[in-house]
Amino acid sequence: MTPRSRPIALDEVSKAIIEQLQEDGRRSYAEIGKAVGLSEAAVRQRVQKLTDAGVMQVVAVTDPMQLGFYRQAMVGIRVTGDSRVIAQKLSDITAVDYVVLTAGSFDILAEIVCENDDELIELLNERIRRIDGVEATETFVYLKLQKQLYNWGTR
Amino acid sequence: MTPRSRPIALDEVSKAIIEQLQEDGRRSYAEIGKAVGLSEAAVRQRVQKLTDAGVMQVVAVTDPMQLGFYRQAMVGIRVTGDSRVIAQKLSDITAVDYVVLTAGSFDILAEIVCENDDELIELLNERIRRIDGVEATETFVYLKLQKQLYNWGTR
DNA sequence: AGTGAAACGACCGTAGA
DNA sequence: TCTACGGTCGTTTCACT
Repeated sequence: MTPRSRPIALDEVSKAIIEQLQEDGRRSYAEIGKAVGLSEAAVRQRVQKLTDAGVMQVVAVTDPMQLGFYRQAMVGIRVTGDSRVIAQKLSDITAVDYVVLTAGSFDILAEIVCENDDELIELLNERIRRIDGVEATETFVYLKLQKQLYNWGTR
Repeated sequence: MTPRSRPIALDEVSKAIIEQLQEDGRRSYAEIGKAVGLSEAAVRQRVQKLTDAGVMQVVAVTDPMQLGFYRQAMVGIRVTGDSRVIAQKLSDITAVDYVVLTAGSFDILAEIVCENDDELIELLNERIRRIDGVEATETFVYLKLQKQLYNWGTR
C-alpha cells in the first residue's frame, strides 16, 4: 500500500505473473509458477509484494450490460469554485462510477452507468446539474466500447 | 460467456458474493461462504455461473502511477468517415487503454496512459492526429482520479 | 440449488541456500 | 530472493436432499 515517488522496476518474471493474473485472477500460484518457471512459494511472495506495494490488485469486475445497465455516458463538466468539492459530490452518486479532475475545457469528467435514457436524463437534470458550482455539462453517450484495459489509480 | 438481451436477475446472495470478490478477488470460496451464509460448494457454483454468464470476471488491475506512468489523459476525437475503423487503429496503440465510440460533439473518446508530457505530445502528434479521418482532438489531462469502479463491457 | 464428506491439491510459515 | 517441506486449509467430486 505504500505510495511511491519512483516507479517500481518490474522484471520479466513479475510482468509474466501479472499477465497470468490479468487472464484469470483466480489462477493458482502453482499453475502460475509452472507458466513462469518459478516455485509456488516464489510466485506467492512476488504477488504479495506487488499487492502490498500497490502495483497490482486482484478484483472482480462486472459487465454493466449483463446487469441491465444499457446506457453509459461520459459527462464533461465545467465548474466554478472548488472542483474537488464537486467531484466528491459526484462520487456520492451511485450511478457515477468514474470521476476524474482534469485540465482542459472540462474541469471534471464523470462516467455514468444507468438503465436507460430516462434515468440518464434524470441524473443529469436532477442530480448533476443541481450541484452547486456546476456551470455546464456536455454528455457523450456511449455507442460501443471498443477497448478496455484494467488500470487502477484512485487513492 | 453468453451475451444476453435481458439482464440477469441477481439475488442478494449473488450480489454479496460479487461484493466479496470486488474487495479481494482471491478470497477463498469457504471464506465468502461464511460471509454470505452459504456452503463453499454453493459459492463456487454461483461464481462459476456468474463468470460463465459474463456477469463477472476476476482479474488483476494495475496502477499506472506505480509503474511510472505519471501522465494520463482523455482525448476527445472528431472524425470523418468510419469511426469504427479509426477506433480500431486507436486500439492498436499500446498507450491507449480505453476507446469508446460516442454520440455527441466527439465521435470517439480515448484514454491515454503514458510516462510524461513529452510522450503525450508525441502520441497526439505522431500517432493519433496522423490517423486518416481524425479531424480534431481535444485533450483533457488528468489531474486527480477521484473515483473508479470496475465495470467491464468490451466484447 | 443446496449440503456434507473424503480425497486431493493449494496455500502458508519456516528453514536453509 | 529463491527452493524445499510439512501442516493446515481450500477445492473438487460425488452421493444425497
